[in-house]
Amino acid sequence: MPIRQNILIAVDAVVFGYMNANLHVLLVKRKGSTFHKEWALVGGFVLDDEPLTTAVKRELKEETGVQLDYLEQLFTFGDTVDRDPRSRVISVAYFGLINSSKIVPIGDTDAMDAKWYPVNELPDLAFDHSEILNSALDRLRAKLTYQPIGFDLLPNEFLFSELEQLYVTLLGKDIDRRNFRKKIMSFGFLEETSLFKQKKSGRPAKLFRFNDLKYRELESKGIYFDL
Amino acid sequence: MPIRQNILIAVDAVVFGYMNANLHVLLVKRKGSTFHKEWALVGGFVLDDEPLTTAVKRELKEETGVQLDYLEQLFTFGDTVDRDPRSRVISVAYFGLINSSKIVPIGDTDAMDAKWYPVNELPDLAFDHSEILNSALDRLRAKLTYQPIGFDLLPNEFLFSELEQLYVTLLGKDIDRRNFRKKIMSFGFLEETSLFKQKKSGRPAKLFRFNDLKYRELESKGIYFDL
DNA sequence: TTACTTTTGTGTAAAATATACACATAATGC
DNA sequence: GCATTATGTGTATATTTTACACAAAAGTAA
Repeated sequence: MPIRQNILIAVDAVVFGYMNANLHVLLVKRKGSTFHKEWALVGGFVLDDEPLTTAVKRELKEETGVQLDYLEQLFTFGDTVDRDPRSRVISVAYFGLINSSKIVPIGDTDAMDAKWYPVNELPDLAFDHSEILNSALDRLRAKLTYQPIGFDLLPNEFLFSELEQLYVTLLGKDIDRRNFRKKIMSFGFLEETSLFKQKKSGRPAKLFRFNDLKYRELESKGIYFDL
Repeated sequence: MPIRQNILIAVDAVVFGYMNANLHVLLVKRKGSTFHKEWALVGGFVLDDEPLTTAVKRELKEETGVQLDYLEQLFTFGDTVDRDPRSRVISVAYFGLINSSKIVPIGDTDAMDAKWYPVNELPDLAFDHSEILNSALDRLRAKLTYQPIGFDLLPNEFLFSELEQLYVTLLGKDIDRRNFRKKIMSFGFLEETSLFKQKKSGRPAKLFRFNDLKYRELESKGIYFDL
């Protein structure tokens, strides 16, 4: 029984970056005929012989040149039969993070129609991309409390105050500096470097590093991150 | 730019039922040419104009007659380009639960090639269905502790000892009866009925009911289930 | 060089939550 | 009525979470 289907399969990525103490999303300006010149998530159609994650990375490279530090599958959108006006498209959405020190700010120029948008100043998006983006935001916020995923948004070495600020910004609730530090340090996957960093004024602060190996070791022992 | 793709899209469902104090999965014996007569998850190809969840429910009805009490999207499998020997197939996997009182035990007969298998006595499965099943098991176990999903596996009215047994079986760790009861009751979504149920011997026990409305009310107030 | 501002770094007491634990009650079967 | 089986319940202890304030190290401006 040979099957004929008239459904296309695409991938879309919600890529988050953290800069200027604010969460940003990577968007591209569409060039195709549908939703021409509207902002959209990075994505495109999957090639016949291409694994899904490869497709995501390829589109990301082609459209923006960005390389991810974290990537996970989010959800497959396709219940709304006409999300794409051309024909039925099912989109496997991914959710990615990029290390703050790797972010090269890109703007909306003729050459490169890609831009980092602060999540609180988003433009209207093509297709059902707003819905996808919101799912990704929910997922990010939820994961922050039970997976040490926030470190993928920071540079390799960071201040405790930066980590704290990130949590405050993304979760929108206050943090007690002493309790937060105690809690985070108690897990044992943060290591103190011998480096210091100074702001314009104030006491210089130690830089810390997230030790991924150590984290996985703890995880395998059944010790789980939980804020 | 018209796109040509040679990828098929299917849905597969891992359906769990709880009977004889054991977790079971619904499997069907394949009739098609590939993996003929092997056991597989319920599933099939998505119709062009059909939402994904509709496809799952349709296949489930067609192949087994079973109706679900809980359904959620699990994961989309498609990175392994040749999971299906015929052509590339991307499968959106779902994870479903069925209320214990609705389970009609079905066996492997000529008429109905479907069967409830205890999860600890599973046969080899077609395609990559073992992998899918394991993901679903992981998800079920994880969710049990932060969503009151276990109630969807029990009959509408159940004994506390049955709920306790379910958690013991699925999570594989001991429970202190007194503390467990205190904890569960403290959430306030379980209601005591005036009904009793007796086993062969021993003191008769009260039947309880899960109040879904109450649960959602609590959830909306920011009170979350957590064991 | 002094005093003012900014940011980091740290401990302890009180409150809330989780854990450990044992015996009386209500039924059945012999 | 006695043995067996399963339900139902409270309290004390340990652990975890929360609340909270002041000294240290730098820069800046008078």
